[in-house]
Amino acid sequence: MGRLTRQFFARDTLVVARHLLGQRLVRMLDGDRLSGRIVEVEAYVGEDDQASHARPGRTERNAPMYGPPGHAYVYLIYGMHHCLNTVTEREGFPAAVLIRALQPVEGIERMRELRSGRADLPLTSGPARLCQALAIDRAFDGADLCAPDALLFLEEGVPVADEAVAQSPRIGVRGDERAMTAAWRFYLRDNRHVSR
DNA sequence: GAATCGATGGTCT
DNA sequence: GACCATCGATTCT
Repeated sequence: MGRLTRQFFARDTLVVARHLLGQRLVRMLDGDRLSGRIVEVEAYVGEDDQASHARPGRTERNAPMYGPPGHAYVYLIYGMHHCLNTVTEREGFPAAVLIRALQPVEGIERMRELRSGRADLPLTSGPARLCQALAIDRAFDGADLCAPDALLFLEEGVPVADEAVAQSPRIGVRGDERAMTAAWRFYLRDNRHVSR
């Protein structure tokens, strides 16, 4: 199974978001593979996107969004949760795709342990949940997802048909009318691992 | 089920 | 000092 290349990410962000569905996110942890199939993502595109962290321009936190494609942008939200993005398009233009949900595939027991051992909580249905399940924190902020020795990377999955893809406005976006209505969330229709 | 709320800390004005 | 690209528990209908 091949890995997604930098060229995959160096495209229009909405195209990358759509085609991330069905791909495999892999985390190497202590020699074990923890992985899941991507079932839900959101696109954040440019400084004109009022919902993007890049809206105020370049800062220390959002710097990876301005960097080369194929790198990670990981941030802390609400003082306790991490969220993972893949940087897209060209260096200098701030854009990224937020990974919102996975369907667990490999290392499920280890994910459960990382999720505090509870059997009744969703493993990877939510941007912060999947980061906890895959032990992703700000140590991965700016990491190259295309490096040969990367501990976090993406692999080609089974292609997803257009009929299986649904779109909606992004979750948790408020305030700006255009940002609230843009259908930049992509998810697999009828997949039970999609968040909410 | 749906609505509401507290936790908790980095980032930016 | 306000604001979060959230989650899990609690409190309703």
